[in-house]
Amino acid sequence: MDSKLFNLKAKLEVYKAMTNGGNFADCPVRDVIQGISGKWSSLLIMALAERPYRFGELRRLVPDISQRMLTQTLYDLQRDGYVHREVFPTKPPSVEYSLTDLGRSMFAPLQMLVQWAELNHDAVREARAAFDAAQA
Amino acid sequence: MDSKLFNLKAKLEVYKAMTNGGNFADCPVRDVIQGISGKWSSLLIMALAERPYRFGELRRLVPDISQRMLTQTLYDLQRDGYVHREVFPTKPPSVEYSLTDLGRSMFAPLQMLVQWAELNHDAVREARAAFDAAQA
DNA sequence: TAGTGCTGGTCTCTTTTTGAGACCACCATT
DNA sequence: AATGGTGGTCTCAAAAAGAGACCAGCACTA
Repeated sequence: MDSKLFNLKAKLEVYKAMTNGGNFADCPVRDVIQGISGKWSSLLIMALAERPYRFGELRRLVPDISQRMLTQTLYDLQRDGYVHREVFPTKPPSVEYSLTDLGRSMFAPLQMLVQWAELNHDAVREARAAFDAAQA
Repeated sequence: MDSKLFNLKAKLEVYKAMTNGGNFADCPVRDVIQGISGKWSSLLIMALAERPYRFGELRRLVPDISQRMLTQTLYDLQRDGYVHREVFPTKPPSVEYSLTDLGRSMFAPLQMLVQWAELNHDAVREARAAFDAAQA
C-alpha cells in the first residue's frame, strides 16, 4: 500500500468531515472541537488523565480558575461524556471526577497537541516577540 | 497527615505530566494551547491547512463568524506565527492568509483531534442527549 | 458550647470577550 | 450615477468569565 496516497486519502476524508461538504457552519467536528476548546477544558482533561481528582483538589491544582468556572467546565465535560462525576457519602460528602473511556480515548490525540506545544513553545514565543517588535 | 505537602506533590506531578518535565512558573503548554483554543482559531487553521484563503473567502466559508472576530483571530494567529499575511497590490488590494511552516507542523497533531472528533461525534451527541434526559 | 475549618457548591455583581451591524475609501462594472 | 466587491475599523449590545459573598452539614478545638 502506498502510504503517501493513504495519507492523502485520509487527509481528504478529514477535510470532508471538517467542512461538512463545503459548509463550515453546522459541522459535527466543529461541534465536538468547540466542546473541548474552552479556556479550561483541555487543562482539566489533562489533569484528570493522570488520575481522578476531587473538586477541591482541582481547585487548588489550578489556582487561577474560579470556583464558578470549575463547576461549569466540569459540568460541560460531564455532559459531553468525557468526565464521570461520583459523589461519595462521606461526611462531608466528597465528589470525585474521573475520565470516562470516551474521555481517555479523546486524551490520546489531545496529548499529541500537548507534546507539540511543549516542543514548539519557544518558536511561538519568538514569533510573538518578533511580531510585536515589528509592530512597534 | 500533611495536606499541604500532599497537595504540592500532586501539583508537581500533574504539571510534570502536562509539561513533560517542565516546571510550573513557566508552563508553556498552557500558553500555547490557549492560543489555539479560541472559538475560531482551530477552525481557521483547518481551513488554511487546505489552501491559502483570502479574507472575503474565509468570511464566506465560515458564515457565522463576525468580520471583527475574523480580523482579530487572524491577527492573533499571525502574531503567534501560525499564519502568514500577504497583501497583493491589486486594485482593490487583496490579502491572502496562509499557514506558515510552524502552522503546518501544528496542524499535524490538531488533525489527530479532528479525526477523533469525526469518529466520535456520535458518541458525544449520545452522551449529551442521555445527560440531558437524566437531568429532566 | 461556641468558634473554626473543610466539603462542594450557588448567587450576585463587575469586567472582559464576543457578536451585530453601520461605516469607510477605493475602484470596476453597469 | 448607482451598485457591488475589496479588507477592514468603530460603536454598542449581549454573552461569557472572574471575584467574592454566602450556604448547610459535620469534625475538631478551645
